[in-house]
Amino acid sequence: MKDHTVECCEKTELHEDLLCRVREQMPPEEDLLDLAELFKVFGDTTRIRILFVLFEAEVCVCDLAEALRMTQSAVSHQLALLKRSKLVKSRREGKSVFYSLADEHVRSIIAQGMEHIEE
Amino acid sequence: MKDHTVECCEKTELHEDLLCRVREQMPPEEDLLDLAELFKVFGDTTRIRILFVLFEAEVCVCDLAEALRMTQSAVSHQLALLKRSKLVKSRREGKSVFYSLADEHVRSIIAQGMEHIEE
DNA sequence: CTTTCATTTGAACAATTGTTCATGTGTTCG
DNA sequence: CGAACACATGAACAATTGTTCAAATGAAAG
Repeated sequence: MKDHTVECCEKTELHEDLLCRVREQMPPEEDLLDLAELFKVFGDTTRIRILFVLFEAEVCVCDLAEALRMTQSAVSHQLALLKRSKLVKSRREGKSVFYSLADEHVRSIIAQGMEHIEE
Repeated sequence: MKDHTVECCEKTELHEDLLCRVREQMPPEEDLLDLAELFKVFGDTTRIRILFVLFEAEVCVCDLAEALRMTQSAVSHQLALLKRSKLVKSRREGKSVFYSLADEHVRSIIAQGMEHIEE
């Protein structure tokens, strides 16, 4: 980071006002990091495809791997990530582990994204 | 990709059903890529901070750089990315270029994300 | 036209990320 | 117990990404 202290645009009064409002409204650094972290999770087609499968049903890792034609390992890694972000939850049933959506935010966030790209 | 053709879980009937529904509901590859691309844009604190400033007002690059204490170059690169994703729009006024939100999807997507992390 | 200011752009670099491969854990069944 | 199955995990690798630096536009003023 450098030269970010330049005065510019010659409107010092409006600056003060804006900078105040920004500092008030800007969430704390920790929230910004969490927020970015959350959206990063949605920023990968593999994980989005996993979520679309989970929109339909609760499924085990092995079914997910088959449905998406990927290795179980790759799917498992992504599921672990999705779980850390609390987007999915898991439940063991014998040898299998079943995954499902953790809450409805997932659906609405994806839906909003879909609306945006369909323009 | 390998060994993704394994039969598993011994419930072949449910498989058929699930696989059918998944294939029906799953958006085309191109949409999945666009969707991931969109969320990647939200997956970075710099860009989220830029958007939070734009929630407050229409601002020029130089003001953004000052508000966020970053170089104009870094901010400009990110603004270009935000513009390519149609999340912000720009308007030239003399020497300055003013940026603002392109539509209200931005606000609601960020809002949904905020709701999710505050749990 | 030249200078200056505001912004953009390209190349380069370090840092992050997704997949693969190999191995480890946990569960069931014989 | 030991074998087989479903899944998780760690290390390694290629690919992608964000910032910086340097140089290039674009617009206004002298």
